Amino acid sequence: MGLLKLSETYTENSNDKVEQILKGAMQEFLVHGYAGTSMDRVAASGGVSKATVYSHFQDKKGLFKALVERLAKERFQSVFGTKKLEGEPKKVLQELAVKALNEMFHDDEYMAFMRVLIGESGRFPEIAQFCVESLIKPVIDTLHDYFLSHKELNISDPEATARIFVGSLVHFVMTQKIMHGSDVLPMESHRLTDTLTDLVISY
Amino acid sequence: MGLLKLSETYTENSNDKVEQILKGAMQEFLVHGYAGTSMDRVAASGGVSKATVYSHFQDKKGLFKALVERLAKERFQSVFGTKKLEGEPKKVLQELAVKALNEMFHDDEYMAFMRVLIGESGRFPEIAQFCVESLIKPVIDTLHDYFLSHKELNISDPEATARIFVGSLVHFVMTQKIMHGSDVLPMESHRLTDTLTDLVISY
DNA sequence: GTCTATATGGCGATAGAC
DNA sequence: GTCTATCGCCATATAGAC
Repeated sequence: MGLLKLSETYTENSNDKVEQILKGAMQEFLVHGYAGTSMDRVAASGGVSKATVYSHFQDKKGLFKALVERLAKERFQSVFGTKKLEGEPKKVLQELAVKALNEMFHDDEYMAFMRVLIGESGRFPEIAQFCVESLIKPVIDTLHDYFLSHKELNISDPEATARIFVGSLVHFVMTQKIMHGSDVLPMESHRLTDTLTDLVISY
Repeated sequence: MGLLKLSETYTENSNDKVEQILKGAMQEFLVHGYAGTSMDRVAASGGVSKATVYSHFQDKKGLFKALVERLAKERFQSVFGTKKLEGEPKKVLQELAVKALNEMFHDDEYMAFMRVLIGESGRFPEIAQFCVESLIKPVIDTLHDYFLSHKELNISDPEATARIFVGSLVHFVMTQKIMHGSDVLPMESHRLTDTLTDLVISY
């Protein structure tokens, strides 16, 4: 137990530095993108030296991959919510859509994350694929399951319908906020969520 | 007329260089992104010297903006098609969806363009907004008009429905190809286009 | 483990010949 | 108008002291 505690203290200190580095890396990579970020600024932003960064991560690519995987697993898992859906369809779908839009709209880091992820998806295909699997797939699956358990909705292709639901919401955030289109292509969120819900439940 | 022709020949040669530069810039920027692209490689890829690039464009930002605006106006205008829609709804919507998906799926440059555009949308907000206006808005408007002229579809909010239609298609390309999700989240295109069409015309 | 200092190369942008 | 050559700076990554 004493030995274990010693070992814990050991890795705790080391993990503190790792946390600082990842925190600094997040600030820099999310704002400036992969190529636009320098390891000098990552180190400075994390309050450590550059050599310390390289002692914990193999190189710039390794740090970037570690950061994105961590963000996908821990930080942005909850944007849509992934718990099993239950209740009356109109209410459930409406609330899901409204909540998802609100979460995305008010989370600047989430939008910055999407920008970087998509922007780098050509050079880091494995990371992009991992994020589809860990961020988008669970949401599609959750909605798919819900549609399957509500046959009264008369949905011919529950999985495709789930994609339409999620895709419409994500693309709305894309045009309005990420691409700064709210002035040039304005629309109130409730019109999208209302129409989307009506489309799906109009049996 | 002789003078005019002389002047034309003059600007023709100059425009040839500009075309070469823009062609090189497209290859580099679309593959490596803004920060990942060097002016040396742009010049080399265009077959001109770096000084020639700077004689025609103010700086790297200016070249990038000019390139993206040009691509938005001339190269990627036609992906969805923007001519007035006419005909029986089921057929029109089905064909529109299938054609749009095919165009996007088979145009690697279009996908690279989307990656760069979204990736740089935080640092070049005006460019992103311009592309929403010149690329997405016309498609939404065209579909909006079509829904307005087909009251028998009983669409409560034609504009929101147009967004759902377009957003679902774009997001599908996003997950399947841009984010390399086709292996981890597979789905045949016709399931999306069929379901999307059915959702909209199920009056 | 963490630091300072540095090696090495590529970057954006320009000067000056032609 | 276009080129070659170059300036000054900042990038990634590492060596060596503590």
